[in-house]
Amino acid sequence: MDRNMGEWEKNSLINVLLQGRESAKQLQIQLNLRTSSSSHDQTRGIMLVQKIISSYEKALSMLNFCGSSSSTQEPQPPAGPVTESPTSLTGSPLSEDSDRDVKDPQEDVSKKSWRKYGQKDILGAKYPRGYYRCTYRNGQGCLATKQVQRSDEDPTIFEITYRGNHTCAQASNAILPPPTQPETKEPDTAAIEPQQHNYYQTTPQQQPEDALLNLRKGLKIVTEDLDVKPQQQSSIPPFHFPSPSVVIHPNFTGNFSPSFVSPQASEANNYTFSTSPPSGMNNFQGNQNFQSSSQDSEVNEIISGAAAAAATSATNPPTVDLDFPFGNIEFDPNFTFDNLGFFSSFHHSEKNSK
DNA sequence: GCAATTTGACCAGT
DNA sequence: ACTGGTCAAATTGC
Repeated sequence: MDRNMGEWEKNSLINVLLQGRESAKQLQIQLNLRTSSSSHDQTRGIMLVQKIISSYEKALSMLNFCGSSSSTQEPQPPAGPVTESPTSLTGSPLSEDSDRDVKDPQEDVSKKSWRKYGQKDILGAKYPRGYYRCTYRNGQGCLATKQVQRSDEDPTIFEITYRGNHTCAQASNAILPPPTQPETKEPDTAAIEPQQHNYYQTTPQQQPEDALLNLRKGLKIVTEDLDVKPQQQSSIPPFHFPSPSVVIHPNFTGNFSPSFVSPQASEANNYTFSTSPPSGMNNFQGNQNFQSSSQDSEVNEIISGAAAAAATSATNPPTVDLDFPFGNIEFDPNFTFDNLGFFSSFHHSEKNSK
């Protein structure tokens, strides 16, 4: 990751991780102080916090960050987008504006790339589903959309489903190669409907096993089960990066290329890794150019992720970006990275109508 | 004033 | 008829 990762991105990511780790440590201290009620739950909580801290440590080590205990270390700017929490666990305000002062212009692009256009109560779901589309849909015909659904089982988890690819110039600058569908389309429903039914499907055998193995290093198994179609299920358990993390679900059938997957598999939907400067989170273990550069409209994707966020907001999806090749996972400005529930999960499934 | 969000209505698929 | 997805007017925030 870091080999091809910009120094700025790396620092940003490290800062984010440091903040998370620091907050986890503070929570650990809080839990330890409550010795009067050493209940089972508390003990379990301490263990979980320890695991979370361990995950941060692993993530930092993966970034070759060998800094000593950060208990006294203040995160250094530039801060990444996920540090835009208004307050930290300690209550110290983290100025959103101050962070933005040092942000790369492309970050602004990514942060503004999603516009909410609807919200719907979903049958059987406790929380409404939010519908977002690319801000540049009208002007540039970018058909990328995403849905954000809060998990019933774990309200701290948001399932994010991405549909379509960013074809806008902004996304191209930050994420994608030159758009393949530069023509401007009317912002009508028909323009986007076909994508919703032209999924590309890969078999579990086509999954980037090597990538999974690599990613599993230092990863935690999560058990949340996303809403996936039966044929997309696989026996591979989901897992995610050390928090803050990305969870790859077993039905992640996207192709990581070039380093994550075999050339044969990568041909399927022509994914490459790339980075978006502000986040760096899409640089899965140093892989770059993770881009969804579908050359034809028949190749589409559904990428859903569950991004854990603070349990404060009941229905609002997160809005702080974690750029992914196919879109952004965003976290609410109210979300504090200090919340230990920060685990993002990531699910990618594709179908092909052909 | 402009852009983003909210929210009820509308539409298509089942 | 029901549901999910989208539209678009109204509202909100900067």
